[in-house]
Amino acid sequence: MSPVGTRPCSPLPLRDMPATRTLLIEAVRDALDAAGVEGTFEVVVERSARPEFGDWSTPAALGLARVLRRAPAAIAAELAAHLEASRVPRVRAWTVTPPGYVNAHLDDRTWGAAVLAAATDLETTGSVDLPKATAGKTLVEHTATNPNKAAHIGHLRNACIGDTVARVLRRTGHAVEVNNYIDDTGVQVADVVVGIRHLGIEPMPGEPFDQYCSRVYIAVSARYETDTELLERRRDVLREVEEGGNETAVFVKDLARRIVNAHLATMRRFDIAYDLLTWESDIIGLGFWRQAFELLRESGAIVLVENGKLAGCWVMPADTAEDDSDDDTKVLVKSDGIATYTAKDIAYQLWKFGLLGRDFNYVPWEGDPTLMSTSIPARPDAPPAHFGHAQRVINVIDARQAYPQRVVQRALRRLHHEREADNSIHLSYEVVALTPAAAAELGVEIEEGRDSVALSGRRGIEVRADDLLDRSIARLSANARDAATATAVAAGAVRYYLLKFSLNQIIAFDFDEALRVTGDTGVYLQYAHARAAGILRKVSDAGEHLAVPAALHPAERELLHSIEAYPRALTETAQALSPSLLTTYAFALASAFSDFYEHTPAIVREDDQAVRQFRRGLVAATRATLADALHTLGMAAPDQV
RNA sequence: GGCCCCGUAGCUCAGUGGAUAGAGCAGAGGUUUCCUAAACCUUGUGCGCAGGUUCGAUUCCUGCCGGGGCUACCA
Repeated sequence: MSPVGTRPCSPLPLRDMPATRTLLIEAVRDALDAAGVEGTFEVVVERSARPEFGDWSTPAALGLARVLRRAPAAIAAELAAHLEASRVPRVRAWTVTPPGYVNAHLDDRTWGAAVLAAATDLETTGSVDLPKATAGKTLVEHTATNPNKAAHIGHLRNACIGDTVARVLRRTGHAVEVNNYIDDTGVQVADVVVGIRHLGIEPMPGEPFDQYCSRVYIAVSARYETDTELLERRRDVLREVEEGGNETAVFVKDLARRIVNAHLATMRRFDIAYDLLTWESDIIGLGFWRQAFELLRESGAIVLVENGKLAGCWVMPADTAEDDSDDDTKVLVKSDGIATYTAKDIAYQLWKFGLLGRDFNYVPWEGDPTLMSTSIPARPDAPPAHFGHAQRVINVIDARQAYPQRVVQRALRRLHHEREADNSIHLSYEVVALTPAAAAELGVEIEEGRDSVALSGRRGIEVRADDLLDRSIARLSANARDAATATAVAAGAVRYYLLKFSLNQIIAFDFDEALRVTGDTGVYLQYAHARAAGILRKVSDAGEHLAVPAALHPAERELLHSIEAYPRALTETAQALSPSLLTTYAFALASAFSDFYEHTPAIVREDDQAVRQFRRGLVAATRATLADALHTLGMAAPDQV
């Protein structure tokens, strides 16, 4: 470390402190204007490919060469000269490298000070410099696990994605409402009812209710193969549930209620929560579907099929002139008069946008003051509700349901709700599958020629969410300072594992990978945070102005770059609705911090007060930024592990 | 058949219209009188194939090959 200037840097108000990249884009655009470049031209400014080129580079001259009919290097030189003359803040020098890149070299004192000031602002006020969020509420539906079995890691992937998307949107200034849809009138719940009533399977002593139902579900599914009489019983159950007001309906509702509580408990372990539970039976019971049906029928969006294999069904035909097949005809009301899942989903989607002209009644959920539930009976003492009426709806549902989701969107269009159809987002993600190793560990046969096996609650091919977390806790307990820390870190580790994959990538689940505690894992991020917090405990804040030394260690510069990139990472994650962008960012930040930690001298031993203060400030900025990223990912940011 | 997704290093995966495509794991070797070694360092001949668009393609387009999913009066 070289000695440090003590020139104080005056803190800038946040709104006058754009990201360096934004500043450079504007500067380059000005330079292009000055050079007489006409027309709209997207200015690209990105981190330089190699440190010796500079900090930021633009290939603008490359694209302009053809338009201007001049050599790229000559254009670049002209741009660089103009930029040099215009004295762009935070930039020390501009250079040109072949074949025509213009590179900005930052002035560490002004640039570094700006980055630290922004991060300090994040720490003290929690504010981040972000573009203004779109107006109106975003409704996120996620989890929606069928209430007939214990949640497995496929359901958990859904919940982690949905919860993180909701967090990211809130963090970027959006109003968000989270719904968890309970499909309590569907086939899967009926399966368990049939099993309990007709198979005589009893709970084992101490067996959790959701696991008991899983067992019944597997058993009854297997029995259907040989016992068609049971399928009749299932039809009976479904009919009685649809009609309501009978013993079966009460039985089902109670079963679903108990499973939902098990799911909520599981998800709570991962810090996943909801604003509202929406019950499919309430959509039926309160006439939502009847209302939606009338709207669809009157508009001609659905028709009654007179003959053929779909005779007696109400269907939504394919888009006109799309093709001549009936592949795209979706049955909404079966010939027995029962609405399909998709039909109820259409009614629900209309409600989400406030287009149905009806509302649920609401009650607090089983004594949880933070969670509400839809209800058929109104409660006079219920607090005023403000659910639905969203501007944008995000349904977190796996990729296999793309088709019914398209039907829901199409229904909105057929009802001339074009804007709402455009704002209906199926946030599709791929499923979780088991690697051969994981399958072997579970004693599951893997099909010849396959390199993975799909999860299936029905066949008992699954890793329960609770079990995975328990195993992760067990793995971490040996090195954690206490049980609470192990639990918090384990939940974060599992979340990170399920979030770090791109949404359209099938997760090839592997126990070793999911439970690993080194490398690109949630544990690594949390450990980095604890390290930063540890340094801050040992190096007190002298309360002096932060001044950036004239010469920084490369690891310090990289760390500053990583810290500065946070608002953009958040914004892009929110824009793309893709949590893996944020995990990738967080890992890069933690890596940059580890590099700094390992390759610069210990701060506790630093005698130069100014250097000491700066480096402490750098650690404080890192900690605040990493903590914010971790919390946005739904992970704990422990000060000690 | 139609529609959607995937194919990048031994394995699991990032990545992007720009300069020499990255990380983790696995394997080998190394680092601890120093703020937590759950860390760090060294070690890598890889974008399925073929065309096209472009100053520039792993990225965009088309075709093909391989894998998966959807195309139910299930969800």
